[in-house]
Amino acid sequence: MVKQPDPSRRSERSRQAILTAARELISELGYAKLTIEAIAARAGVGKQTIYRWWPSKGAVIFDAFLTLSEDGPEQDLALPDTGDLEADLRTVMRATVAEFADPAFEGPVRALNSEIIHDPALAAQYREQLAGPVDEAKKARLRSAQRAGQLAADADLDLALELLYAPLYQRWLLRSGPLTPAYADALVDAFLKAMRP
Amino acid sequence: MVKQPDPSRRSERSRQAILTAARELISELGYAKLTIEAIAARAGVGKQTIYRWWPSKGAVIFDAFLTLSEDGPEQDLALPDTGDLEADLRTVMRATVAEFADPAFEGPVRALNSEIIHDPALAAQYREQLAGPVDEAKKARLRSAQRAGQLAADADLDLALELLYAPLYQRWLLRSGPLTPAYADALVDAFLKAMRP
Amino acid sequence: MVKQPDPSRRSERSRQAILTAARELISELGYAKLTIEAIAARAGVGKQTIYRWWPSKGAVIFDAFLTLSEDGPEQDLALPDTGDLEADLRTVMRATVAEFADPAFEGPVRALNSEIIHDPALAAQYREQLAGPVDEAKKARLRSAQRAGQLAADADLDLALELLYAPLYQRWLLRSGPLTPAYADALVDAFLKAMRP
Amino acid sequence: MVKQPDPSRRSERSRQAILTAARELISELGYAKLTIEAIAARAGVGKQTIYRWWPSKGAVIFDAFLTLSEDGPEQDLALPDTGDLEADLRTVMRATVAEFADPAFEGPVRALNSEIIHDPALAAQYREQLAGPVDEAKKARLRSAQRAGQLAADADLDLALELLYAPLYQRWLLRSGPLTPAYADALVDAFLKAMRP
DNA sequence: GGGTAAACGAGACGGTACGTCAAGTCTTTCA
DNA sequence: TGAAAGACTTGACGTACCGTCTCGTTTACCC
Repeated sequence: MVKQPDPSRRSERSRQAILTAARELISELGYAKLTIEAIAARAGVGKQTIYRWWPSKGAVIFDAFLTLSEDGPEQDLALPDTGDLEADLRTVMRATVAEFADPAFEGPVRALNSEIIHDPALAAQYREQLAGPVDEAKKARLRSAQRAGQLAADADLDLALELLYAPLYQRWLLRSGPLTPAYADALVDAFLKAMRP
Repeated sequence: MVKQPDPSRRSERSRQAILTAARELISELGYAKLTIEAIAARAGVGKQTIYRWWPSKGAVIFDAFLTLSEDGPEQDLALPDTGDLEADLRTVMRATVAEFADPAFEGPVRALNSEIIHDPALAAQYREQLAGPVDEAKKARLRSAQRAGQLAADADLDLALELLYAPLYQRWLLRSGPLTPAYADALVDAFLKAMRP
Repeated sequence: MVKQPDPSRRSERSRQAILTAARELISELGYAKLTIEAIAARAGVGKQTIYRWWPSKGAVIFDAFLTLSEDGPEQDLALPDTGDLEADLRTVMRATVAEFADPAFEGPVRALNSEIIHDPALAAQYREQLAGPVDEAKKARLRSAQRAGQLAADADLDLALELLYAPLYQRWLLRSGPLTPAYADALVDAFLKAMRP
Repeated sequence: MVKQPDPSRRSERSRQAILTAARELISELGYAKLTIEAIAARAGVGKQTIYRWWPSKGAVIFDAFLTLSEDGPEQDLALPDTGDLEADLRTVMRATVAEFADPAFEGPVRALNSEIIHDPALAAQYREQLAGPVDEAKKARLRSAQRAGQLAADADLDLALELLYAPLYQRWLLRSGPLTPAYADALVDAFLKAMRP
C-alpha cells in the first residue's frame, strides 16, 4: 500500500512557485524543451515536491492553466449580448482570431493540447474544468438568441459550438490554413445559415 | 559547408525496414514510448542511418504514414458520387466515425498530429503531401454537387470541408465528445443547411 | 546560541527502539543499505528524534554496539587464567576465530569499523568505551603471566596485544587469508616466542 | 540477456580521464564525498561511460589505485638487502611509518580499505593484484634472511609478514595508537625474536 | 489538576546523487 | 564510401535519502 501525502500540509508557496515557473518556462522555451528539472530549479523547489503532488508533466501544465484562468475576472467568460447575434458573433470570432495570433498564447496552448491528445484522463479534466465553463457561457449567448428567434429553437447547442469554433481551432492548431478576420466572418455567416430557425 | 549524403546511393532495403519498424512500434507502444533507438534496433539498422536521412522523429513518422498511404489503392481517396449528396455524405461521415473508432488508427494518427502541432515544417509537408490530395478528392465531390445545384455555386470549398470535418476531427482528437453515427448525420444536416444554394 | 535538548526529558523508550532497530537493520541489510529513514521507520520514531540525540549515523551504530555489549555479563571480558598461559591463549584465540566466523557478527562489526576508518572522533570513543575495557582485561591476564615469569617483565603490553590480535583481526577485516584454529595456534606460538623472558 | 560492451572499442582517453579524476577527487574531498557524478564531470565524461565499464564505485577506486601503482617504477617493490636483516627491517618499517603520516596517502587508502571491508570480490582482487606482488617482494627478502640463517628456516612467511605489518597497519587504519619510529623499532625487535631460528 | 513547554510522531520541504534511458554525434569495421 | 554497430557526451528522468523545518500530540513538570 502506497502512502498518500497529506494535502493539508501542502506548501501553498511552493505550489504557486511551481505553477508560475511552469507558465514562464512554457512561454520561454516552448513545450518540447520544458522539463521538470527546469521547473523545479526556477521555482526553487525540490523535484520531489512536484512528483509528490502531480502525477505527470501534463498535470502540471494543466494546473498552471487552471490557475491562470482563475486569476482572470469572471466576466471574461460571458459573451457580449447586444441583441444582434451576427454582430456579437463577428466580434467574438474576430477577437478569437486575434488571440490566436498572440505569440504568448502559442506555447502554453499547444503544450496543453499535445498532452490532451495522449492523455484521456487529462482530456476529461480539461473538458470539465476549463472547456466546460467557457462553453457554458457561449451556450448562454446562443440560448438568448434562441429566445429572440434568431436561432432554431431545437438546435443542438454542442454541435452549434463545434460548428462555429472547430474550424477555427483546427486551422490554428494544425496550421491547416490562414487565420484572418475575413475567415472569422465567413465562419459566422455559415454558422448562422446552418442554425437559422 | 555540410556534406550532404548522396541519395542515389541510399539503401532502399534500410529505408523500408525503418519505416516498417516505425509503423509497428507506434502501434505497439504508442507515440510517447517511440524512440529512435527502438526503431533502429527493430529495423536492424544503425542509428546514423536514420539521422542521415531524416531530420527529426516527426519526419520519420510522417514518412511512415506517407508510405502507408501510398501502399493503399488510389481510388480510396475518391468519394462516392451517386448523385444524392446527402446520402453520399452520410455514408462518408459514418465511415469516418467508424474509422476513428479503430484502435489501430489511434496511435499513429495521434502521434502524427502531436508532431504537427509543434513543427510548422512538418505541418506544411503534411498539408501538401497527405491532407492535400485527400481534400482535393473531397472537393471534387462538392464541385460535382455544385454543378448539380445541390450546393451554393459560390461556396468556399475549403471552408465547407472544415465545416464538415473539423467538428468531427476535434471531437476525436481532443476527446471533447462522443462520436456516433447520429452525430455524423447531424453534422451532415447542418452542413447542407449552411451550404445550400 | 544553539538550544540544547534536555537529556532528562529524553524518551528512554524511543532510545531503545532506535538502537534495536539499528541493530536489526544492520544485520538484515548490511551497512551499505542502512539509512536513518529506515531506522526511524522501524523504530516508529520521527527522524528528528534521531538527529536530536546523535550527531551522525556512525554514532548511532556505535551506541547500538555499546548497548549490546552492556547487556552482556561483565565477566565476559575476563580471560581464563589457569596458570598455563599457552593453553589459555590457545583457548581464547581459537574462540576468537570461531566468533569471527559467526555471520551475525559480520554486518555490525564491519559497519562499525567502516565508520571508525573515516571518523577520528568515533575512533577515539571506540578506543575508550569499547576497546579499552576489553584490552584492559587482556592485559590483566598478561600481567598475571609476567608475575608468573612466563612473559618478559619489561614487555610493552600494548605492543604485545597488537602482536597477538592484529594479524587475526586484519585477516578477518580485509579478508587477507583464511581463519583457522591452526592459524590461531601458530599465532600464539609466535607471540610466546617474541614475548618470552 | 544483457548486452556486454565490447572492450576492444573502449576509449582509452576516457578511461585515463576517469581514473585520474577519481584519484584527484579522493585526495581533495575524501572518500565520503566522492561521487560518480563528480568523477564524470571532472573527467569530462558521461556517467554512463563509468557505469558501462565499472560495476561499482569501489571498482573505480581500485582501478585508480592499480594504475597509480603500475605507473611507479618496478623496483619500488624490492626491499633493501644489505645482509643485515635487522637494519633493513628498521629502515623499511620506519619508512612505512613515515608514509602513513603523509596526508596525501590518507584519503585514497582509507577509501580503498573501506570498500574492501564491504566487498569480498574487491578484496580478492586487491589481494591478487595489489597486495600480492608487494607481499611477494617482502617474502623474497625474508627468504634471503632464511638462507643467511637469520630467520627460522621453517617459518611461515605469510604469518611472518602479518606479525610484522598488521600491528602497524591496524594502528593507522583504526587509529588505535600513535605511529612513531620507536614503535617501528619495537615491532622489528619483537618480530625478530619470534622468528629467530 | 490545569497550564505550559519540551520532546515526540509524522512527514513535507529544498537538495544531492543515484542509476537508467534516450538523444544526437563520432569512430571503427565491413562489404 | 555507405551502412552496421555501438561507444561516446549530454542531459533529463523518476527515486532514495539527506538533514531541516513545521505541524499537531503526548508527556511531565510547575504553579
